[in-house]
Amino acid sequence: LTTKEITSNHLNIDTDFHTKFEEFLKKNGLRLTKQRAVILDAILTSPNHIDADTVLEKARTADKTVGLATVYRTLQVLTESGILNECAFNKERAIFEISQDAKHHHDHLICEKCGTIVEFHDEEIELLQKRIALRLGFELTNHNMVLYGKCIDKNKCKLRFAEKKN
Amino acid sequence: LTTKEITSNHLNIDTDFHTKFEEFLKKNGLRLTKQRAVILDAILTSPNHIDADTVLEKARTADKTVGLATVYRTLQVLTESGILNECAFNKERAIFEISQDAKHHHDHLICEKCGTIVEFHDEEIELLQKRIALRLGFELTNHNMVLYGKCIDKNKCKLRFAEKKN
DNA sequence: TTCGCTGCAAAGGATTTGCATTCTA
DNA sequence: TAGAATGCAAATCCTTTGCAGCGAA
Repeated sequence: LTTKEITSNHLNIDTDFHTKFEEFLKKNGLRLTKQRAVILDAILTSPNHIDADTVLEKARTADKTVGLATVYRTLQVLTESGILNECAFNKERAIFEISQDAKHHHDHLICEKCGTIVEFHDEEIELLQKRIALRLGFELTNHNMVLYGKCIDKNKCKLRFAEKKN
Repeated sequence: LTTKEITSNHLNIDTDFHTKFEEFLKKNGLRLTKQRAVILDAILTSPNHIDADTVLEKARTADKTVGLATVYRTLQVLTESGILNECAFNKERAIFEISQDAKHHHDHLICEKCGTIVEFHDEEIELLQKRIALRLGFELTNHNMVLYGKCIDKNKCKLRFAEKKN
């Protein structure tokens, strides 16, 4: 068994992200503003798959004046700094997640009924992807894989669905 | 070796698609209009990964009056009929391809340098995906996988890049 | 003769941008 | 104090929709 479910647990590493962000800003001649700090906080204390509107809403609980444009601009800076990562599973709006470094790369599994997103890593499939690319004459640099399915445990699925509603 | 590169070869099966489309329309009380026929033709005689604007441009060489709204509406009907398939690798605009039936399901490999899109099918990875989902408590219904890489044969890559330009 | 379809233009929704003002360093 | 960042509103871009006229069955 090589599949490993990954659950994000940011709370104990918040400081690291703030430090990493500040270093990135300094290195690039950018400034640490109250809004940027508030937005990063909003993201770090939210579920790991989040869109601009949700970030705005949460950020505004700490600073009522934050604007949507600033959220979008900050999401961009955070992505450039390697702290965030834009997920490829929603065409309608951009979804971001805390970026794991290369060693913690993961893929996504989404339940079509309840919307639960599970992150996982599977070494066997990573190797297979590399091998397939080689066979076709390509050197693999990256990939994006999303599995869609249905929770087998119907009760758990219903519960998760109910949770989303509140 | 289970990986199989899939190259689309529509030309000899155009009639089948037209027939399939007509049957779908009839079955659903929809009408076969000149525009719908022209749009399907435009798609069948184009490279297999195409967006609405490209379809419009091509369709207009056969009928100057076709409108963009009709192209979008027809792309939707063609997708519902199972003839087209919306690809998930472009967030900016919708990309469509001729849909293979379940037996011909495939994934994509895209060269980051020249933009070449290779379609392939690999039974081993399909099985692995199913198994991973099960392990995590899900019944797999669908998936989307895109590999990104670089052509190992630099000359071929350059050539392909040049082709795109004209 | 029905309604489904069409083209056009207007509307939508997410994201970006211009600009005068504010604020970090 | 310089110039980066902000909020707001306007602008973009792709896609969808409303509507009056058109045309397939």
